[in-house]
Amino acid sequence: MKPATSLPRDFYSRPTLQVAQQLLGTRLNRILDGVRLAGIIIETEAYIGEDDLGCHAKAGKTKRTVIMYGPPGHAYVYFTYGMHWMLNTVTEREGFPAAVLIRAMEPVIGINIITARRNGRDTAGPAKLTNGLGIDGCLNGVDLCDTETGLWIEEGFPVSVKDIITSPRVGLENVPEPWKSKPWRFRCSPSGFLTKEENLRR
DNA sequence: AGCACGATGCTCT
DNA sequence: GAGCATCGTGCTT
Repeated sequence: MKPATSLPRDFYSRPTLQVAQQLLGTRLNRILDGVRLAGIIIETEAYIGEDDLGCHAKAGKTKRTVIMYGPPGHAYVYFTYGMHWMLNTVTEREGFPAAVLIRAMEPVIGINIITARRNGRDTAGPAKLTNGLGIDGCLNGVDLCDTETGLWIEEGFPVSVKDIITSPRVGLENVPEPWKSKPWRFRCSPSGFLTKEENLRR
């Protein structure tokens, strides 16, 4: 097996909307109990700066948001609804709080383990994905550019711009306009990455 | 197939 | 004390 190569920090130190779209088709990797699990990222959302009232950073630098103010390429993992963990990648320059929420993936390595962790259910959903890969607060702040952390992202399948579906972010019911309707959610077809054979098998 | 609701605890006001 | 970048269940159509 060829050595794991994580996406470089330069990948993340760009405008968040660009990073959010380019993360589609990449492979999210996780070493859990010594076993490698991975999935292709198929949905993301951008959260950009203190002015974005849908972004946690609207409250400024707090204990929770401090990671978003740090260098790009790190994981911002937070807890919500009393039971769910969310995985984000920090973007842009250090000092500017922004991140991309990873919202859905298609399992490709360790599928049986991931599926078992999900009790047979899917991994299309931000909390479903972290549950399937065993991602929690212990990983908040880890460097995604370092494969030694057991959590990293590498190149996957190319996704052309025309295959990206753009829509408003979800779950922001009480966020004021224009932020509530910003088209900062990006999706691509889950089956587009798989071979014909793999598609037939499902 | 779609919608309403309860779970459950941390973060910020 | 209110609200939350959600999920699974159970009930209705």
